[in-house]
Amino acid sequence: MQPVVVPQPDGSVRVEGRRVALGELPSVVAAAGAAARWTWDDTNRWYPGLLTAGVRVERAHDLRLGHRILRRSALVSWPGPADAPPGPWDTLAPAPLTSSDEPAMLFAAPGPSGDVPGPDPVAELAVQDAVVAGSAAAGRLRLLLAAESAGALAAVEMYHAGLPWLADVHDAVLTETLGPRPRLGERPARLEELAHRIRAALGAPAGLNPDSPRDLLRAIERAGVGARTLRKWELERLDHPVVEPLLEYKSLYRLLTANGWAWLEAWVRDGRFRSEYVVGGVVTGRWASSGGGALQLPKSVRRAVVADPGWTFVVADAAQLEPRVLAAMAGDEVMAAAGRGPDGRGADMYAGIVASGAVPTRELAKVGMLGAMYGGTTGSSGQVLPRLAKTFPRSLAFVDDAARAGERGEIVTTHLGRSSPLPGATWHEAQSGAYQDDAGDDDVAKARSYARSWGRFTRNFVVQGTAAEWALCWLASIRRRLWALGAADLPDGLVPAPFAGRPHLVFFVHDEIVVHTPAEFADAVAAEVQAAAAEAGRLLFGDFPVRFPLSVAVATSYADAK
DNA sequence: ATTGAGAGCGCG
DNA sequence: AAAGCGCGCTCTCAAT
Repeated sequence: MQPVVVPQPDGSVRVEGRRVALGELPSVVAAAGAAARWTWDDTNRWYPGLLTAGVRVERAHDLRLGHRILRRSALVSWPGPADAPPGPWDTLAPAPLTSSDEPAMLFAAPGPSGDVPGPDPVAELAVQDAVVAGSAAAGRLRLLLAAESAGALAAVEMYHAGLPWLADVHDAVLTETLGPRPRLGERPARLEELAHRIRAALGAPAGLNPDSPRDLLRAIERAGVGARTLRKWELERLDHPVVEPLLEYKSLYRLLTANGWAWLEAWVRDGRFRSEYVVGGVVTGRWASSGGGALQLPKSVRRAVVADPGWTFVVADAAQLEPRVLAAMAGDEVMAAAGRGPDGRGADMYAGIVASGAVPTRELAKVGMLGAMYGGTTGSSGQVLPRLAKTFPRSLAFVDDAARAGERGEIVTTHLGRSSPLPGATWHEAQSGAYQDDAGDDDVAKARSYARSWGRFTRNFVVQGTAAEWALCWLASIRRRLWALGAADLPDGLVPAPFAGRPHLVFFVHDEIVVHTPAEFADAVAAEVQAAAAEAGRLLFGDFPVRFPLSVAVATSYADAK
């Protein structure tokens, strides 16, 4: 059963030929049961209201997300002229998630206004189904679209539940590191102290403001420190008394400005941090986030992420996800074997690479593989690449092929069918510039530099994008398995329906998840998260013998989970 | 006053 | 040990 939600001009919706008032939608959805695949223009538009009404959706087809994937995928042919102007499904922006308990606001996302008809979801679904069915890779694309839509459900659910956050613990972290909260416009004590030490070390006047990059750099030049920029890694290499207080100043200043008291007030309410996940917001298919910098939560403030009383966290991350994904998509049995390790469990792939004899140390295995996937050429990374290429020729050839395609300005595609964009006008101008009659050495060098840069992008795209697909399948499997575990009998708490008493996802960062769970379910949750990782591997790569081991921890604070 | 570019740093 | 991929955010500083 695949009901489609069709918005009507009067603000109601039409579902399977029946007019449904918005207020009735939750009960209609609930009555349809878990077998229904709810199809709509935008999960962000419909799902928050359903969750607020306590209704969970098991499966969905998000037409906006599906369209974005299919329109660009090299594995399909979209009907109509290739240069057709962008239609409504190409320009649809995700509806913003706004938390509101007002029933009138349940489905407040902006629909088509007045008598302007919105894009027709029924027709769009038919086009997407036909396009997928006509592809030689229909199975992979179906999996990708299902996973993307399941991700959209999970993203809204995580926003709905929120990440448990104790403001007083966060405040304690800030006070310990920065000093007590200062009055508006003043520097915290610890920063003020460091500012003094910086000025003293530079012989600079009391007026020198370390927050002004221009003034600071000028003072550093005058004092003969030897730094040409203020970057951390450049300063680290220098031997000068200003380095230590300056690096500490920068680190504390960063904490203050990015995750200080102002952040706490802006983003944490009623014991929860809510950030909007932007599904497919990164060109590779990774998620982005909007508001509060959820995907950049510094380790130092994770102490404030504390489970509710009677609850705990299960924190899991996939170990060396990207190199394992590369081995699988390249069909590299040798690297897959290194990933299984000598003991067959292979919790540390880099140790397995060392054991394979390719490189002498774990550190070299790591920087070497990162270099292979990012396109690094210099330093120790560049030095070990030939040895890795000798031991794992298939994997290295796979990323090299992707890089060369990018250098030629071609599209590359992930394992499930998400394709890269084409380079833009500037890129093409640079390339043609190298072929002009009057092209100079610098024109040629510029074209080459642009080409290489795009090659590094496409090289990484296939790996990062396929890793994101694995993570989506993992996430989809986890949310389904968690729901099946049922509910604990707990007193009413902060966890809202439909997740009251139930384990649920609260955080996701690329290859890591956090589940908030009644403490008694922790072991069961850990087992399901493991099973989900194995399932994701099978979904993407079938019987290919690649393992995706996790590190899993149970802890009441996120900071204790490492 | 507002906007945009660039620098820098947090995360994966 | 070093600067190769992808982001969001906040700051300064100059232009509008």
